[in-house]
Amino acid sequence: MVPETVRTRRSDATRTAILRAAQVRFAADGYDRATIRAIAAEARIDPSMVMRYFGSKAGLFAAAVEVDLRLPDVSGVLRMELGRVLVTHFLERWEGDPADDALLMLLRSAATDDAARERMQYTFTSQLVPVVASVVGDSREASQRAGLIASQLLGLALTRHILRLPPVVALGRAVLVEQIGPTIQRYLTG
Amino acid sequence: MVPETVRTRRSDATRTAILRAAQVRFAADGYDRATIRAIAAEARIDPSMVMRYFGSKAGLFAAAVEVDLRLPDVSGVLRMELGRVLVTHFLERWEGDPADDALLMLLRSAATDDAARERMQYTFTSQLVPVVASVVGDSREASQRAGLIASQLLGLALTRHILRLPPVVALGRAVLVEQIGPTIQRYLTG
DNA sequence: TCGCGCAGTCAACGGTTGTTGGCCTACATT
DNA sequence: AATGTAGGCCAACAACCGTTGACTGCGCGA
Repeated sequence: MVPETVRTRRSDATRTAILRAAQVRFAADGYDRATIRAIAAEARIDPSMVMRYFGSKAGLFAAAVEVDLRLPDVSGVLRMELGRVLVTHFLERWEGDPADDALLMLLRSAATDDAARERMQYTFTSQLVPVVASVVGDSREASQRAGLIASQLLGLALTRHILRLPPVVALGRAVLVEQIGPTIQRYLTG
Repeated sequence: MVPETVRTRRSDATRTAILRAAQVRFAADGYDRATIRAIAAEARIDPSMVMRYFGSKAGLFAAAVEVDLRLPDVSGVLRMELGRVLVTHFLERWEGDPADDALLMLLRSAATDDAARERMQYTFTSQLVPVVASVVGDSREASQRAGLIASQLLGLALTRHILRLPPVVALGRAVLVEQIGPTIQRYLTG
């Protein structure tokens, strides 16, 4: 018989079902309020299955969080367009498939959970900083600029999708790109 | 005898002790993880006293959250200095007495708790929007500009004090004022 | 001096959580 | 057909949560 590593094991379906359910619940409720029972119910399996596959709630969270910002390749982008491109990119990410935006799930959880907070730091360092570094030369300067950029972009995610401040929610994407784009641009090349 | 409303009742000391302890625990742990038992322990009283004085955990939270941004009177401030003044003000608030920064306590809780989120909306509408409105004329425009300002200022609080992204933490106050001040300035008068 | 009310203590309740182990079923191999 | 094993379910555990109510002691007014 074909080795197991190649065959699609019967349990793989359940595994991905749990993972998908976990992403949905963690994103909607944050780490604390998303219970294993609720995740299992959403995946239509028994709570004990979660433990069998992922060991613990923390293990499940670690497996479910796979934040890939999918930052675009900026090498071909006009230097003066970078700010707008970045803002547009994040707005599209956040307003796409709700089960997809792992960043919001991480953000909600990181407010209280320490493991999520460290994961957030790692995502920032390993994904956003390099992109900024590819634009500015100096590495130390790049992380500083990336920090400022994160403060504005995460602040936008916070006020628009988590706190849902009415005026921020009401603003159209085009307006946001027009207003916040220049801010990012200045933090990047200023 | 002097009426009760004037006399300092013996229970007032306990009441304020609970309130202070609640602010500390809620700020450090957020609504969910801050347990009544932990708050009572910090105030060195029995958990049931919390219920006696504030009815429920939600009641305690509502009483403990008294967010006064203490926004400065901007009528005498030079128009072109407004951005820097606001950033300076918030940085000083957040880095003062840890038991004092109710905004961070609210921010941590609002990520998951719905009552805290609505309180955050109210704070924004009743305190930040009027200040912005006193600078720009139009009311609708004021709330939009206030939304943009909140996205940057709350994003700063988030990345610096909650997520604690290393580069953002490392930046000095003067640098932050110099970099973020102009952003606020443009959102305010742009 | 005698009650009466207030501040505070103590133990317990019911509910929910993460987690565990035993049991059953269905399928693949011999 | 017999059998071993992986996948799945059920019931229960211990811990912790918010919350309740009965009890104790103390100080003030009559």
